[in-house]
Amino acid sequence: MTVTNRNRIIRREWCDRTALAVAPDLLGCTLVRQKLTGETIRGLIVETEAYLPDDPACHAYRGQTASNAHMFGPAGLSYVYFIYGMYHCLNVVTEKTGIGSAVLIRALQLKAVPAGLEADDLNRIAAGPGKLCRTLEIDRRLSGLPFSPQTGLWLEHRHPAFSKALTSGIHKISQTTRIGISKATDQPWRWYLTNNPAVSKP
DNA sequence: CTGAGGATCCTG
DNA sequence: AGGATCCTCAGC
Repeated sequence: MTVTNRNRIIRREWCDRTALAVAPDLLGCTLVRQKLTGETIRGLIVETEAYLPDDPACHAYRGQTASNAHMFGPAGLSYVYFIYGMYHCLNVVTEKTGIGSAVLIRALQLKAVPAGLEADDLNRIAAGPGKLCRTLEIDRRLSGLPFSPQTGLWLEHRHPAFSKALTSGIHKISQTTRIGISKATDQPWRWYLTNNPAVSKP
């Protein structure tokens, strides 16, 4: 790995903030998955949602259990859960140990189709939290681990060119209510890159 | 012990 | 609008 890449890696302290701040800040950052084969898949984060401690839609809302325990871990851990008997979803744990909050990564934009996969539309193979975990081979074995090259799953900061495009208005961020929940449906805690074709739903 | 519900996705 | 598919937890 090059020096420039090492310096891009997001550290645990960066995640030690409210999920309401981390979620929009993760847009334009890169999620990287390195499999045991050495194959590396990188995806631009284009859609996120925040889940807070006092939030009825948050898995941590009713307190800590065996299945949601990783959400109460320190900032910068992964929290992966299994849903609808079929899909996994990936979160970035935020805030200090004991506080159950996280950011759900909802969609990635890939630059290439990973080896062994087929895709009619590159922009749709990671357009949704379940799809991105399937594409990157993320399951519960990766839950509770720090985002780090050592675990084969890490985050990298925005490239300067992306940040510049945001400040100059070439890229924009949209904010809406969250998807797929039945409680706290009026909270506008979903963010995505406006007009990005890899977002799960406009 | 039971069953409803779930931070999804695909098909019709 | 409905089904796949299964884990978790609240309620009895």
